[in-house]
Parts: sequence; structure tokens; C-alpha cells
Amino acid sequence: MATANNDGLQVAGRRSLVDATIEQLREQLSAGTWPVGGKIPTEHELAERLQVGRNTVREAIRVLVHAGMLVSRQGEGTFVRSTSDPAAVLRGVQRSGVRDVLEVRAALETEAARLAALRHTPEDIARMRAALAREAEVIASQPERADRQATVEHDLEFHTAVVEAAHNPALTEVYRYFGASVHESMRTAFGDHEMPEVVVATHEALVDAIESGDPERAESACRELLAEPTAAVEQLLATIAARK
Amino acid sequence: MATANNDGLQVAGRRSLVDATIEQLREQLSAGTWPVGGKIPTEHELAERLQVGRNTVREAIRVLVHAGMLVSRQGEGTFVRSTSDPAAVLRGVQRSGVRDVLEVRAALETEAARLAALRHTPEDIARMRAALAREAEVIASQPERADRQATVEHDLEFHTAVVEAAHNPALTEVYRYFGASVHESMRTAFGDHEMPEVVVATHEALVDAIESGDPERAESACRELLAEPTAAVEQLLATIAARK
DNA sequence: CTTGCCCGGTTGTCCTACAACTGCCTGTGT
DNA sequence: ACACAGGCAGTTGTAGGACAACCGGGCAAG
Repeated sequence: MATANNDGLQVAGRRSLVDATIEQLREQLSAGTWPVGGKIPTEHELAERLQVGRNTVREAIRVLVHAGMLVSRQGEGTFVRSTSDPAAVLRGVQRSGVRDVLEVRAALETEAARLAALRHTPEDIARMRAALAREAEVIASQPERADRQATVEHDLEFHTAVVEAAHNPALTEVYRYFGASVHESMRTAFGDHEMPEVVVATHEALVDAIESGDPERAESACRELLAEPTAAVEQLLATIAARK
Repeated sequence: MATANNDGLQVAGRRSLVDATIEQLREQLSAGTWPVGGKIPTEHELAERLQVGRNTVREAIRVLVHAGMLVSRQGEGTFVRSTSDPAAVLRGVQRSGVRDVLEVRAALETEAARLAALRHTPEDIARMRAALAREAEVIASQPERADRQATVEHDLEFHTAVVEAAHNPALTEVYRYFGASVHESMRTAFGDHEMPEVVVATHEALVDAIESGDPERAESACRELLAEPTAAVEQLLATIAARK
């Protein structure tokens, strides 16, 4: 993935003092230097100890507070809330490859298709068909050199509609993240022009399967649907590897 | 989950200026005020526009940078990296119910089982069997009133081993988070004592299925495995609803 | 036309000062 | 001796200024 150095090591330079401070604090936190619920040194003392300005310490602490590791209370101090960093999970995901992210998305979507078969409402089906119709329209209007950007957007819209039909907010939110992540990392890994094209027929098969109410059928239809882009991605990865 | 007001609204007071600034920026970002890859106003201008100090703006920006929404480059400016907030995903998930989280976990694990059937190594199988053996040992030593804490830990260990056998780092990390989240939210929703008990036989069936290398068989075995606790959770939710 | 330098703009860091708030300690009145 | 109010020291929150580090483009000299 092209998105490197989020907070950790910079590509080829020294990282900022704030980032260094964050890392120091994170290390001491996971090392258990201060007990959970306990108070960490004051900003002033940390600044003196680490030989940085109080502002730098403040920015570092603020980041860790928003990461859920610390809690600050004005007039009292800053306290340890958790020694593990939940945000590290997503950072790790952002670093991983296209194939891995794609598989996670597939996991979420096939299960969503199963649940959608059991819980869908007429409105859900309508939304899927609408997105599909828009997609088909764009493709029909430009048989050659279709506007990738637009089709990708409609495609994402369709898949989101499928997941929403599962009526599971947690699943929807996680999928929304991975859906965007997949497209983003594909765009950076390959060019815009090499995006795998979409096949409307398999999409319609999935809608029919969900409407039938059979989870097994929905799952296999979804798997069929995802097989195409997966194969395309594998092929692209192979050609890129060969080019190198 | 017990972790409430992370950044949003404080329990009973006005939130800090920095948090207000963060929220303002987040809103404008997801509203698409600035295009992805585009430059946001300078710290100086934002400070003047929002009527806060530059320090306040800096802390807000620093948080969003570490959340993956912005990128700062010294001498150039601060740029939009993503209009969706990955951290918001986790926060939303933490707020959702046990059933929803359980379904997400199931989605990840069944797909993991499929992949594990295709990619597992002898070491993976050994790790699963080892965890299973420890689990069986604990149960055998205390047929009645088994030590829930220990069995839950070993159970999690087993499931983690299954997911790791899929050899997908992104999947592993996401699952690790959901696995912990599921157990935590179950512990808070129900008591410790009401945790559904584990059945070793179905676990062994899953290992055998993975070892056979048949993804379909692995998936159905995994589904069978997850059906038990799911049913137990549904029942518990029903009794709790009835109690109310 | 090329090259090197300078300059305005922007983020990074530090400092001081003060505001807002908390908990404790102390002084005072009963 | 005890209760209570007030102040006081300590801590985080916010503001603003100053300078350093760095980038990009414009400009002038060759």
C-alpha cells in the first residue's frame, strides 16, 4: 500500500519531536510504568524529563487521549485508561496489502448477503436495483472507455446497499470503512484505467438470491460476484510483480 | 462497552475548545469542503476563523493527522488524506449490541476458516490442537462450575489460532479486536457465571475440516461451531428482556 | 536558457502568561 | 473539639508571540 509513515518512522528523515514523544509515552504505557487508573507525571515534568517544550508534550498527550489510552482531567492530572492501543489495529490494516483487505471485505460481504436474505425489506431490494440501474445506464452510454470513476462509485453504492440490507449497524460501519479502503488502495496500487470492470449480470443474480430468502444461495451468488474482481486483482498483481 | 465519552460530548459539562475544533474540522472534512489530496487553510487562518489560538488548532490537527484523516508537511501545508474517520468506525462498533458484534465476528471467522483450509501449515494445526487440549484439560479437571475465566481465555486462543492459519495479517488484526470486544461486551451484558459453555467436540471437527483442505467443509464446520454460543446469547438476551 | 539565491509562506517547537479548575490545608467561628 | 469557608498551591486549558526548519517559486546573475 502506498500509504506509509502514518505516525511511525518517516520514509527518509527524522520524525517530529511530537511523534517521538508519543512513541516514548506509548512504550512506557505498554511497559506498565504507570498502573491503569494511575496518574502520569505532569506536563511540566514530562517536558523537562524528555527535554522538549510543554506544547510538544501536550500535543502528544492529546493524541493518546483521543486514542483512548489516557484521560486528562483539568486541575487534577492525566491518568492511564488503557495500556493497549485500539487505533493500532486500523493502522496495521492500512499498511497491509490489497489482497488482504479484499479478503476481509469479502468475508464481511458474504456474511452480509446471508443475513440480507433473511432480513431484507422491499426498500432494501429497491435500493439495490436502483444502484444497479444507474450503473447499467452509465455503462450502456459509454460501451468503450466507460467512465471508471462513476461506475466505481455506483458499484460501491450497490455493495453498500447489500450490506445495509443485513440490518446490522456494526457490520455496516466496518464494511463502509473497508469498502472505501479497498477502492482507495486499488487506485493507488494500479492506475485509474486498470480498474477491473463490473459485470451487471452477476449483480442481478445476487439481488435475486437475496430476494428469494435463501441464505445459502445468497452467499454463493455473492462469492461468484466477488470472484471476478479478485481474479482481476490477482492478475494485476502478477503483472506488476513481473514488471519489476 | 464501558468506555463512554471518548471525545464526543462530555458527561455533564462543556467540552474543551480543542474537542470542539476537532469536531468542526471533522464535519467539514466529511462534508467534502476540501477535496481529497487538497490543502486545508493554514493554522493561522483556521485559528482566526474559529476564534481560537493557534495552539488549539494545532492540537486538533495533530489528532486528525494521527486519526489518518490529514497529513501535514512542514513548509507546505496540511492536506486531506481521507474524508472518513477510521476511529469513528471503532467507536460506533463499541456502541452497538452484542448480537451485532457477534455476527461481525462470525463473518470474519467463517471466511478465515475457508482460507485456513487452503493455506494452513502443520504448525497452525498444532497450535489449534494445543489450545484445544488445554481447554479440555481445564474442563475435565472441573466438570462442575468450571473456571470460566480460564476456559474463555483458551477458547479465544483457539479461535485466534484458526484465524491466524488464514495467513492474512489484516484479517488477524481485525479479528483480534472483535474477539476481545465480543468477550468484553458479553461479560458486561451478562454476568461472568452465565457465559455459554464450550463444546470441545465441534472444535475438533473444525480442526479436522481445516486439515482436510476443503474450504466448504471448513466453513460449515465453523458455522456449526458458532451456532452454539449464538443460540445461547439469543436465549440470554430474551431472558434479560423478559426480566425487565 | 540555466543556475543559484533569496524571500514569503507554512508547519514545528518553545516560551510566557493567564484562565479554569481541583484538592488540600489552614484559619476561624461556634 | 469540630464544622465550615476561604484561600492557596498545583495542574490542565488556552492565547499569543517568537524563532527555527523547511518548501516553493520568483528573480537576478552568469
